Amino acid sequence: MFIEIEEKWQKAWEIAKVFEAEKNKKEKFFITVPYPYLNGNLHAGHTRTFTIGDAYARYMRMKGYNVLFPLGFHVTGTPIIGLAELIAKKDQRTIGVYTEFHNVPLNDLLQLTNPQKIVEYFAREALNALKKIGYSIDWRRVFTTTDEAYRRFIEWQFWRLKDLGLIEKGSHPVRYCPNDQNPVEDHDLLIGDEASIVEFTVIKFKLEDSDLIFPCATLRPETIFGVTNIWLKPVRYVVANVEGEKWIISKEAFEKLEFMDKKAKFIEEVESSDFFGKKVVIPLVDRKVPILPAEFVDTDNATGVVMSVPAHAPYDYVALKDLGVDIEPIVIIGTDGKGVPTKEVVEEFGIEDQRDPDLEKATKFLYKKEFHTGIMLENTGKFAGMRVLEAKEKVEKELFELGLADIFYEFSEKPVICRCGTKCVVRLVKDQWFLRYSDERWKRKVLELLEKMTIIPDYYKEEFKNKIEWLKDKACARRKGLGTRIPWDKEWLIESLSDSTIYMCYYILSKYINDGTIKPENLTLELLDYLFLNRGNLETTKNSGLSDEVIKKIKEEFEYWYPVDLRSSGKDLVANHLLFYLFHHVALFEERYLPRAIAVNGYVSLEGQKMSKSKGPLLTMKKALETYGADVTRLYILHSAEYDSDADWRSKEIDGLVTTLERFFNIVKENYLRETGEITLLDKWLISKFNRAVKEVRDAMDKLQTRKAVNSAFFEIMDDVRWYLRRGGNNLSLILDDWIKLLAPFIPHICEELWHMKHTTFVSLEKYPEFDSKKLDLKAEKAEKYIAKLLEDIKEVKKFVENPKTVYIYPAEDWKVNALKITIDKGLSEALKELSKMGIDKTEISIFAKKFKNMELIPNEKELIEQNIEFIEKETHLKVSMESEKIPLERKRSAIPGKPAIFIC
RNA sequence: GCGGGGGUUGCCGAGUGGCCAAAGGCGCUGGACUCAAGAUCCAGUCCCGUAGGGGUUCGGGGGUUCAAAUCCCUCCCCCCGCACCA
Repeated sequence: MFIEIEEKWQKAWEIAKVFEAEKNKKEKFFITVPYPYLNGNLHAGHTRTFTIGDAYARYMRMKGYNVLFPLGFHVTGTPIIGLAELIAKKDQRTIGVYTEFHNVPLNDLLQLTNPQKIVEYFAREALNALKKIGYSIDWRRVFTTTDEAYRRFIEWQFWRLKDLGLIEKGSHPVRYCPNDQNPVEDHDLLIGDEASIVEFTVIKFKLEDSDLIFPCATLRPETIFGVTNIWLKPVRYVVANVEGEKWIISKEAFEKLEFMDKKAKFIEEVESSDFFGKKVVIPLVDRKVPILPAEFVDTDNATGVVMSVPAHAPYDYVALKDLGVDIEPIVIIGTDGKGVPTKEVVEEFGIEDQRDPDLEKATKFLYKKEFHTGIMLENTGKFAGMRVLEAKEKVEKELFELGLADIFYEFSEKPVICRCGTKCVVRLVKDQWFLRYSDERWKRKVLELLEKMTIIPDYYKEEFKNKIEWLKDKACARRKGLGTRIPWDKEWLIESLSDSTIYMCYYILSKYINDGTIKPENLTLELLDYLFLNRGNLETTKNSGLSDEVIKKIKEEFEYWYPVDLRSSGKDLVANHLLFYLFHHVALFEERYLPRAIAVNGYVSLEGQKMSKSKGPLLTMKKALETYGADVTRLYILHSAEYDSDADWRSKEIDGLVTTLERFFNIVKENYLRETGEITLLDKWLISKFNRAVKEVRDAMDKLQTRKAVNSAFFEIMDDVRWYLRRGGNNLSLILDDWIKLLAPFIPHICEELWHMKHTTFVSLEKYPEFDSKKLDLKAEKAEKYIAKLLEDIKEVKKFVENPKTVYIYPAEDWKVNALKITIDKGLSEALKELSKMGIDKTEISIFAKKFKNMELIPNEKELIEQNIEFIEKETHLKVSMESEKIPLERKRSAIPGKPAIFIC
């Protein structure tokens, strides 16, 4: 394998500082990939995104650009803290996953009991892996998001966003564990990670002649017009003072209210049966309806008080039937059906009673149908004629305005159980800081930017557009985790997706921070304003304590490198990070600093299985490198799938690549230093084909299609080379300089090694091969194609001959060739006329007329065959003869230009 | 449900009106080489065929066209996102 070669060149690159990018006269290209989050080792997913980025960086460098390709590490947020806790607790599952899949030795792992150690460990591991795979990263700029200087940078950013009015306070619901006193994420859950938070509308029904309120929870407020009664479960309920109102709710609901930012005071417990038969008033409608008992009511769902709409809610319809009460359903929504919708549905689903599990299905079915196609009927007052999906919102809005409604959050699925075993609740987090992504002006600016940007693949532009429009305000503050505190409200930490939006400009600073030129305290708001926003001047930045020269230099470098020319990322970041990246840039920077292009690549699965950091399976970059080495891994991941589709890592396939690469290595090594002799037609063919490949590779790489690029640059040229050698080609080295260069972005170490057999420069800094149409040689290509086809035909015919010895080859007679020329110049009829004038046999003329479309002019066909007799004999194990006497007439007749007659006996 | 993507020969996948039974990779079969294995090289890998040929294919159905994997209509199926999680 190539491990030694790889280490050798990595060292050489480092010593020669070939990837340390500095401002110069050349045109710049700034490419970034998202910095990895270090709650584990880098894996095949990172390998893919980063390798694509690196191949492109190397490609652009060889195309003559001054390329900056930096990387840092992301560690802010909660997962690292969570991980530290789990390791400290010696959580078996975690230990299993990290030793088995992240390849962390058990002894090392058990040391990682606090976030700091985790960050240090995985940063070291990541750096190792990233260097071993040979990325052309400028490592002088590396940083970690908990660095003091980075925090300064983030604080500055948040101040400026706040100045712009883009950060404000609000509240929002989260899944919450009352025991841990913390919001819970998917992986914190034992059961229920599918559950989402649903917003119930609570409609306040007043008890007749009383101030007692029955808060009915519903997802269909528009059906209020069809209410015939309300339901309580025949159990004990709670009467509570809820913000000045007297509510009757289930016990469970009462407990939940506390988390929903409602001041609820317990008054007493009551039997719901005390109210059965009494009447409540439907708000807005002002109709009186009875309170009735129902077993199907789930007291653990929302308020535990339910309004009954028997015409549109199958549960209600069935419950009324079960109860035997004589209440007529009130139909208020019209669809294509005629009668009472619930009646039809219940019959269709064959539902017996309210315990029938199919009731749920029937409910969903009807809900969907009515929501999407339903129209409000005349008995719904001013909402009559409206579509249901519109009426729903309007009714809700009106109820709220009149103070007749409230909101109750509930899980869509239950139960939701935390890993600690506690049942989770929905909690409304108050006074949370939000980024106002819903701001219309902000969105419009982002959309304008998007229009101007290049998005690869292009259909993602549409996807981005939709996501931008759909984006809502985002809570950007957390109680727990690593990160930077909100500078004006130190209780809160800045959420980790919000602190990684414009850090690409920080790479300009980090070089100076790492070499000690800048200390964290130098990064004053005024300095950053000046550097990045063109606000102020050298005078206003005096408080940084930096010299004018340093500031000028940094400023110049920012002006040079920004904006980011390409951000290449996995598709998992489309709906979050990449959006925020655009939003924050647009909000803060002047137009000329805005991102130019985004590329999105697909996932990587392992042997058909989804990878998972927290559960496995997982293939770490380190493991891949140990097993296959850098170049094999790189070539494999670049070739395994085209950028936008998902890749599946299969060890069987990559195993085969090792030998293919060795073959390449050996072929080049054996031929590279050989003197070239006289140029033959075959050599011209090779050069011509190679040139076509160059064009294909460049075209593909310009669109970041690495699979296509590798296919052309490696596999297809390899096939041509094999044919060339098989044909006795002797001047392979004619293309080897260029072939090595062509492959350098993909397999840089091997290419560097081979290159140095002949040169002393770095191939990584050489000029990428150019397509040269003058090197195309159609004549040579035609000739090779002709020979290949002839060989194929002979082999085909040979199959049908018993004990074959000799192949007679008979190229088309001159008259056919001439006739074809005339046909091409003057048309068929002219040619046929000529032929009869010449006295050619009528049968022959008619054969010609039928077949001329399949004919092709090959210069000197006969000569070409004669030159290749030896080759054909070797390949077919037949004697080749050009004598025509032995060939039967009907065989001879089949000879056409470009396809000689063959006779084997 | 909404939005985005997709269904091609054993598998992964290229292919967007004729040059397509359809690139490339992988797998499998046979042969050459070898003491042998591996590697390498060659051939085959939808069906039929004692002459380089013919037939049937590109999720299902229908249509446009001299001509469709490729265009139109319709149906079926699969994947991803829908958030506060990096």
